[in-house]
Amino acid sequence: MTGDLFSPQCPTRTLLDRIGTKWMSMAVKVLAETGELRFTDLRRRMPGVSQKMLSVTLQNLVADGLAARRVEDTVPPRVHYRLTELGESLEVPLAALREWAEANVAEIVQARGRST
Amino acid sequence: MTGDLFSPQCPTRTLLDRIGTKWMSMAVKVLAETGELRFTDLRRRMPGVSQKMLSVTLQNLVADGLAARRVEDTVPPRVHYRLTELGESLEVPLAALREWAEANVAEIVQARGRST
DNA sequence: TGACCTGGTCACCTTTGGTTACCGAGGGAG
DNA sequence: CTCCCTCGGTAACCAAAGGTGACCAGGTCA
Repeated sequence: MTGDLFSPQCPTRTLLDRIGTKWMSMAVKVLAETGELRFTDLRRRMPGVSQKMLSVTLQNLVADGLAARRVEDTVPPRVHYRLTELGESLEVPLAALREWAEANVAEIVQARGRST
Repeated sequence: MTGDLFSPQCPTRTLLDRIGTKWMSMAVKVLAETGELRFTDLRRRMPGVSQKMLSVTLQNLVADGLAARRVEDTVPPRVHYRLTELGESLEVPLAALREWAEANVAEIVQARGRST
């Protein structure tokens, strides 16, 4: 039922809201490109993200079943993240959106310039 | 240059942030489905949106060159919005993302349930 | 002893999203 | 003539999300 998409209660809508989150798509991209990564490495590859926002983002990914968390029981503990199959399947439409953005960003920046 | 995507200044990133905005994708969908719509009709088709958020969203769409605004000089004035070609091209990857969400929402809701 | 490392969390502040009230000019009901 | 309705939008205000810096545990290395 596509019509439900318009209901505020529609879970698809809440899902899209979460995917649209600032760091979500970036984390998915990085994980899709690199496979399994540790928290700190992940952070290094996502310039501008704070520890808190990265951990919140990762918690959301894990809660949604898009990523898996694995703790190595060393001291200090090392925490690894990787995409699940579901997460990898999300990367496909997400990549399409990124490609669209890269292809059209020039035109849009131009449009913004005109409107200011 | 894809590498730039990781720079906080990367315009593609700011573009994706804006596309990810709560009402943006919904407005694009509605406009893509219906063609030209007036402000109030648009609002009726987007349950939950407030006047302010709709007008902000539309201003952004217009500023980015994704939608066009046409004012009919009656009293009260009627304002029509429609997607530009650019906006219609965005609908393609956006629809793909929606389809992914609809296809996988059940699995994700389930995952959320497990983690609570 | 004490500085360091990792993956967080906590308290706090700032920016955004969202709600409600209101406007302005003409038309129609009374 | 008066009063309220229409329509698209703005202004003032409040709640929620995003973001920052400090701090923690607890074993290791000097």
